[in-house]
Amino acid sequence: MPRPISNKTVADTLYEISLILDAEGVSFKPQAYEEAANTVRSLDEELSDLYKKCGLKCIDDLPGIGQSIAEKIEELLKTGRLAYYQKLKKKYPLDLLELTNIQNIGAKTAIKLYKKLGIKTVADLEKAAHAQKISKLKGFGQRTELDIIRQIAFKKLSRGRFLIHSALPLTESIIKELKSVSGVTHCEVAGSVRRRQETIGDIDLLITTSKPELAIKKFVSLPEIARVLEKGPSKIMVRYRFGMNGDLRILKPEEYGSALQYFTGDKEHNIALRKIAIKKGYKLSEYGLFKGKKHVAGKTEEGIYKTLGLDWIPPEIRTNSGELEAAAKHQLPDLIPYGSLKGDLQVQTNWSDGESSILEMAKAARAAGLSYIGITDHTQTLAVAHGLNEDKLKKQITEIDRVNKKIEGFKVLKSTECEILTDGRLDIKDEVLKKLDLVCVAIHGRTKMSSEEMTKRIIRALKHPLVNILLHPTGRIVNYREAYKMDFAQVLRAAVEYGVALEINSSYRLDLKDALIRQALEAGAKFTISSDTHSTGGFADLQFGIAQARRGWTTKADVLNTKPVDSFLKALKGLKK
DNA sequence: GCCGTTTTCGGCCCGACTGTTTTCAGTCG
Repeated sequence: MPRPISNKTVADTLYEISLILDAEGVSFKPQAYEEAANTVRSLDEELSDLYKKCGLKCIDDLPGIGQSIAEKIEELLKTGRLAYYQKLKKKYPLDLLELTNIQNIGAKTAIKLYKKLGIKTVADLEKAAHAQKISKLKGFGQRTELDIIRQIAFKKLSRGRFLIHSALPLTESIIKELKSVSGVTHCEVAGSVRRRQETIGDIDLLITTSKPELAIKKFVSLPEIARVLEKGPSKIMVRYRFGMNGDLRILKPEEYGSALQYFTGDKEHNIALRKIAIKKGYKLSEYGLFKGKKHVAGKTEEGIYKTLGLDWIPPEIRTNSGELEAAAKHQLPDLIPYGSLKGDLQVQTNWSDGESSILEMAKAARAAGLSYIGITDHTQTLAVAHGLNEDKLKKQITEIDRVNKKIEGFKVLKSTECEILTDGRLDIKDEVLKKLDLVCVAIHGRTKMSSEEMTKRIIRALKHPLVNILLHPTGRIVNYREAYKMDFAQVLRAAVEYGVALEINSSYRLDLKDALIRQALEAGAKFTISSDTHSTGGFADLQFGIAQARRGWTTKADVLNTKPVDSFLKALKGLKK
């Protein structure tokens, strides 16, 4: 017996119908469906119970629900589906409920954005807004685009946690301001920002200063701060404009290290570390490491770990999952340093859904400190992204040759984000793929297959002799979408066997996630870290991919694009043997 | 599509506001 359809499902369905009808310019029906949805939403009794009790008549008797809608509800309750609704959804396969939940986005706007830009979800919307695609549409402007970005940020706030992508730049600008205040000797962020977690709850700032009143005055007057929630002599709590909360703690210099350690966490790591301290006859707290009453360490984090017989542990891997044991044995991995990437292997241009030309992206990459990029425009199956067919890809190859002659000390590699079809074949012919410097593959469509089908699909693509990198391997999107159902261990074995590197995607996907990176590492996989940028500003995101790699215990040697272009290509091709 | 009866079809809220336009469309309340 399937679970009975909930009132919420019925109400959502009716409401979505009203949105679609409204967008289609139908008169009066939308209000009727909306009214019916509201009635259902506010019912105390479950419709399925009501229906069992007295059938269609009781539903028809509800205010705002007449014969037609009552019959639709009956169909839903009986079969779990509604043909009328599904017909509409086929025409408009976008998440209208989610999209119209954003301020100033109504059904008409949502459907217009779907028709023009293929936007189906808030994630798509955000991506398009950041890529400045919306302001280019007729009837939309820059204000609207910025407002969309702001509104989406607010939505994320309501979920409680923000992406590191927005939290870190905010944190860094505040630290910069505070460091410029007279008397400040240290200023650093602790907590999940320092550990570079995917999502951030609040921003914990620590400072030491000889003039606390000046630092406090500066802090509470920062434009980023919306409201001061609490203000004492050593701790200030605020709400930032983007909705995140944060603390500023003013510390004594001799406690700075122990406070930094304590507030950085994570909790499991701290508990385990305190147990080690107890075992060795110490007591560890945010105020220092004590032997009896004697303060033996606490000015620096290094001093605390060292006194306990441990190497200093990078914040990203403080999770109590083997790092303390490794630190005791002096066997911590030498994590890939920030800023150590020489190339970016996923870059979209205006040949598909990116916003800038190949040359503009190359110049921006060079300015960001890189010496090569791979151009990975989408391929033909991804029509919404204006994917390239064989002819266009060949033309792009010629264009890249031209760009390479124009730009010195930099290399643009010919590549592709080639779509993996449902059965695992690629949607570009081998004869064209062969002309590329490297071939990246990815999945965008038909993501909801069974685990068996998906595993088979990906492995078939990995087996293709020309394939070098699997992009965003699991399809997950932070805070938004789970990974596809698949047998990751099998995919991993195939990647290693067929010599395909796995991408660590630096965008809001952060795909692979840390645990899978570590699993892949143990299986002998190699990685590339890429930005997946669609605009010239996107190369800054690479730091988040590095953070992700670090949380997965990855070293420089594990990440192929830490190498200069020639040895990168050699190493990548070398995986095939 | 619902409602309310004037029992079988006509009425259903609409103006403020905003961003984009240059006279309007869409959202919100």
